[in-house]
Amino acid sequence: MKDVKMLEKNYTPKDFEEKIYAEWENSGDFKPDMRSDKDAYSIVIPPPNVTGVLHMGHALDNTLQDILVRYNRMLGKKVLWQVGTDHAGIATQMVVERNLAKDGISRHDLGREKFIETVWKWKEQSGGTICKQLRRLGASCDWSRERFTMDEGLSRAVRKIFVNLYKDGLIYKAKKLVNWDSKFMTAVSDLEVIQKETVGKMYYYKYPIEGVEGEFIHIATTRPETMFGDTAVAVSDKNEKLKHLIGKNCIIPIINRAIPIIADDHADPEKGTGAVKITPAHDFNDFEVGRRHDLPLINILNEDATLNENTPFEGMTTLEARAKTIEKLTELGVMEKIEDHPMVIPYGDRSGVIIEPLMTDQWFVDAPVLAKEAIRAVEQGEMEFVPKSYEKTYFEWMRNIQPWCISRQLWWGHQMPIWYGPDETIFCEENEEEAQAAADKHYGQHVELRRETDVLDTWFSSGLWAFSTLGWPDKTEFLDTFYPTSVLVTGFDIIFFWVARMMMMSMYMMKKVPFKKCYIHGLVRDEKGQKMSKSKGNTVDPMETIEKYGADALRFFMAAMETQGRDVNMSEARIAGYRNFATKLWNAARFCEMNECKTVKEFDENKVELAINKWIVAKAKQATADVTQNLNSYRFSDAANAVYQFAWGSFCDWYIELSKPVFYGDDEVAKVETRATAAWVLDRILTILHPFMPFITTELWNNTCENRECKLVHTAWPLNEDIDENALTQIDWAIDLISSVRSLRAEMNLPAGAKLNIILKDADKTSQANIASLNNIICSLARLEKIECADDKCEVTPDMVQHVFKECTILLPLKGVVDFAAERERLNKELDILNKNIEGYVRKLSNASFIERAPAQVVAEEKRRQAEAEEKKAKVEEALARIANF
RNA sequence: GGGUGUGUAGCUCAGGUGGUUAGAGCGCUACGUUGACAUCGUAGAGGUCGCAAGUUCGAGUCUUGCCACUCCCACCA
Repeated sequence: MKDVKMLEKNYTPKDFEEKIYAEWENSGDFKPDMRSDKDAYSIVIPPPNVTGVLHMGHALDNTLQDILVRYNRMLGKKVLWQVGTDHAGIATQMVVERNLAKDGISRHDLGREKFIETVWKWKEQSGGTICKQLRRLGASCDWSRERFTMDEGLSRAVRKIFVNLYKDGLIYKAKKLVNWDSKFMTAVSDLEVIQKETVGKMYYYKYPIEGVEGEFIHIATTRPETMFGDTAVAVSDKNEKLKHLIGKNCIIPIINRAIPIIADDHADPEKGTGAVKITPAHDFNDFEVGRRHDLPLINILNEDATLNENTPFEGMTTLEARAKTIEKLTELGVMEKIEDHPMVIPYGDRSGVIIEPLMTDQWFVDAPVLAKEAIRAVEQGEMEFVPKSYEKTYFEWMRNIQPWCISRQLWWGHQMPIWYGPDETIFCEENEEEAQAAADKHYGQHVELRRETDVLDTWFSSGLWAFSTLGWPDKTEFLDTFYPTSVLVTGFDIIFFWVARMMMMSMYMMKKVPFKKCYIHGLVRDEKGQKMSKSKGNTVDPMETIEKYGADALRFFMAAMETQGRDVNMSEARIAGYRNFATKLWNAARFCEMNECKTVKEFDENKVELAINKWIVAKAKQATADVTQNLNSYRFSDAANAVYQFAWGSFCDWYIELSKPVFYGDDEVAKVETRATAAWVLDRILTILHPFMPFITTELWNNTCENRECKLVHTAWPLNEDIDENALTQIDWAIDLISSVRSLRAEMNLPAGAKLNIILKDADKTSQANIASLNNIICSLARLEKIECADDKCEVTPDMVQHVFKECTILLPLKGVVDFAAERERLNKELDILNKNIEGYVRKLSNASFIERAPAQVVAEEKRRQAEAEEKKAKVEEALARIANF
């Protein structure tokens, strides 16, 4: 341990936070002690995007994890916080492509191999940012075990589980309608599509009926340009007006192709015109209709969402083609009307472009099958959500889950372990050698294989995170010790993306839940409760907040605001408030330092004699038990508030004040005990506050005692202490009495320096004893000259103010305290001024033109002032009456 | 359309199983520089707990209905 230095006058977190973190990391304080036989506790971090920067959501998420991790470490458990980053397929590829675009290079110019090299280079360069920022926040992860979803071990896990799933028939290839992102030219999963409300247009036009001159079927659509892909028009057979057309053909204008009019209930007679054009290759509903009626599929789009050779408008974008189509329809005289139409349009969550349903070959995970075990595990309590209500969301989604499209036509990601033979036979093996061997065996001769170029959805590898980071598929000590992990802490927006997938993957591969609990927190919003977004410009950078207020203040804010799953609204004032709390603690430590309160090793807090010391010890134990209980039940705000209340309310506001008469008195024995107690309490505060504010607590821990036996990070968390309830009552009573006297003084408007003599009437034996033993303290804190007890025979003279206090009465003689003549004069003067003011208000408010012309606010303000003045006047008159006779 | 939350002080929010006087932070008012701290201290003002009915000895808390808002999922030719 290093030398103790005098504490600086001012609390400046910047000066020590980074230095302290470096010390922790360098001395391996965050590594689990694998030789220990204690319980294991583990958390895997939700891996941030490798190219990302820390935002407030991360700050919240990681603060909560760090609190749990530090708390459990202090409980003596063998603790692992597994850290790492995600390769974030689309997001990362996008960033790198954007960078290349600055130099006018596209990824196609480079080619796949070169491009991936560039991404790796970019990762080396910028990948460390978010990890540095996590350190700055104080996250006590084991950095020596940092992983990346694309590193060799994790890639091996991906290949292994893929092959298993494939061979179990749970991964399959299919030609299906999928969400197509035309910017990245890849399929995306349902979850990556966001529906946005927009005002679009509804186009009404008509298709001529084949062979019947002058008869038409009327169509309504929001996407006229898809008509070139129509292969039918559907009408409900319950539609009396239109059902006579069923079985006939109609002609698609412009291209003059005949298509059948079919009967299908998908066409709701109440909606639109009652007739629906069916475009099976470009609409999910139409696809189903097409399947029911065995309709042909006509694809009209290229991969970049321009129209293809199956249309007259090849090469145009959908919007261009739409305009052109309408123009032609109008020329042909079949266009009827165009109306505004509110509708929802699907956009890619990353690309921001409109998502087109497109027929393509893709790979799917049979999620409905995998979901079964994942649902069962939660139903049977093997994994529990906190708060519990989130399991409803989970069940709802899992029970309606669709096959998960896992193939992406990107370059950055895990390339699928799939090889094709010359006749397109699929070989799925963990590596090329095995695939080759399998193929050679299959064909009976050596053949050339072609590898699938698609990569996997990023969430596929994230889904393995809980066990792949611990060494799976190898059998490792860490896997044995730390799997299943203790708790997963994440936001509700990630339940589907990640929590659900982890559950499915773990139940399938490990036959165990990936985590025993899942703590779900809300979103961090701005001061007004609005979602933070770069486009709105209302984001707050946690690094700037840390720079300004310190990481401890930000962390404490996050903990104090975290109430079981509700959103957190940013509040700079509140963060400042918690910085002030840190300052307060700093100054309390300085007070201890000045009064030579040093940690005494052989000190036994259960053997203190002084009432105030017994009291604060009991309070400290109570606060500790409170924090413990709340942390055990993930009630972060309650836990944070319990430390806050104790440190500020009990220790700073009362105990330090109560100790002053001792320190400034001359009872040396009392001084010795109080010094040791104060030091013990300060240590206790540092201990229970450490998970929340690790930096200031460590700095104080290191500088308030020479030769600490243990680092604060590993100091034992006190459990199951006996609380001396009796020790609480006496001082609590004195505190109430002191507060009462202070209120009385303020109410009576007595001079600040006035020394009072107080009589306590009808005091019982306990109160009398309290007055006797705590006389010194009470007089000092309530600023009394003297306090004494009297029985019911005590005479109450007219100059005495009476105030009920519990079962007794406080008598406060004013004679000799207040110069009544001077006070009367002062009050009369005040009354004069108030009267004049009120007169003014009355005059103004009875002035008709003022009422009429002045803004309502001004009038209201004037009325408020009048009411205020009158209220004050009443008080002054009351005070005058009270002293009238003296 | 299906589901889920929320409505408590001027603002932002706490109030696990119904129980004295409903709390916190910030803001506000008055006073205060007293030997850790003005990034502070002391005292204070401010609430018919969304509305209505019900259960109960007792409801912010439980039940029902209504009003307002949030979020998620699906769909809208």
